[in-house]
Amino acid sequence: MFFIEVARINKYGMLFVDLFLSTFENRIDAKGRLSVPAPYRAVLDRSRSPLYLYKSLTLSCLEGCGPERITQIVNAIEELDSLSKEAEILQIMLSSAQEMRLDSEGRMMLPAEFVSYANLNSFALFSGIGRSFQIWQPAAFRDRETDSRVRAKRDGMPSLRLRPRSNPIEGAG
Amino acid sequence: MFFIEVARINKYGMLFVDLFLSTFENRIDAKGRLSVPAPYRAVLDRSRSPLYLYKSLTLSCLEGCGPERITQIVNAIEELDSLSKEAEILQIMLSSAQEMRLDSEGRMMLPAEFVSYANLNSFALFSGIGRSFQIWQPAAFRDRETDSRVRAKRDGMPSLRLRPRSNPIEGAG
DNA sequence: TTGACGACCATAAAATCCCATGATATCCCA
DNA sequence: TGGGATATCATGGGATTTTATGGTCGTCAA
Repeated sequence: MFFIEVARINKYGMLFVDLFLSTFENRIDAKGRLSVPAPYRAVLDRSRSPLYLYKSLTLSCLEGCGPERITQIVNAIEELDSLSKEAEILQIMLSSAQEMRLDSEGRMMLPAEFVSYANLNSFALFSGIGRSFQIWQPAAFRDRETDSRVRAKRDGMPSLRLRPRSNPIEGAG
Repeated sequence: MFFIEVARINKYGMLFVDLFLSTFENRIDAKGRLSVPAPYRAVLDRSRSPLYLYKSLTLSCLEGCGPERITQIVNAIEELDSLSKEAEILQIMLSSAQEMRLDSEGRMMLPAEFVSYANLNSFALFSGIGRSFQIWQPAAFRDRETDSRVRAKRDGMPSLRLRPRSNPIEGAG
């Protein structure tokens, strides 16, 4: 049993949590640049981490994370049979992943491949889901949100377990 | 069990992960020259390592890596019975490996043997998979990617196991 | 002499840097 | 507590650098 640190004490002695939360909708400009929301940049800056983006394996969106998740995938591949289909899927994830370089204003260049994969046009919606975040076409995100809320009302809440069981994969689609 | 360092701190105090990621499609020119993607060159340059290419044992592609992986294979052979089938297979790998020299623009000359093995014609696709990368005929890679994504949607994600040592800051140099 | 190869030089497109601006949020002090 | 000063943020655009790619020329060997 082990834990990952997600909280720290800031200069005012206040505890804060280094997680990606909330949603932000930003414009993709004519040059293909997109501002990373300042709160997300702050999370990455505090751990002096670069930002990685990759195409979600199962959803029409992009996933953003720090280096921990990337090294986690690399390590997982090395522990698997290198010819297995599982390893192949993880390799496909890595081959879409890239370290994003931010300009001095905190913007990244979205490659055409990412734009088309997530069906982005002039706006992108950031959705924080804890240790990672997703980037959606705004309309697609809202449809999904509506759908999820309807489902929750109809079927009830999923049970929340406070400790992960054996398989702590969260949002790594 | 052993580990290879993949993270370091750059001159700006930023954590840096020296991995081959993303995909790049470059043209093979009339003289058989092929640009190695700048980010891959950067990974090799930071460790002042030459680039090695060899024919994949099981796939119709080439594999690229730095010297550590070659050394790993050599060590693995020495730990095996030198007459075993496993040792023979690894020796076959080594005998196709070759240190690539890059010109001042970062291009390498692809030997005809490599071109024909990977069915390359006028374009080559680099696919980063962490500590190494592959070079594919673009269409072959895309088929494989589509197949993997379909499989991931149908069968679900492989489970990612977290390692106690997953924080890449420790021991970074 | 021809063909392969390395060392250079040239260039267009793309990525990145740098400065500017308006809007909003935050701070600070009366 | 109100309101002006200041800082932050998302966004825009021009200038500069990097990158992939094409070509030339000379050398060496078959």
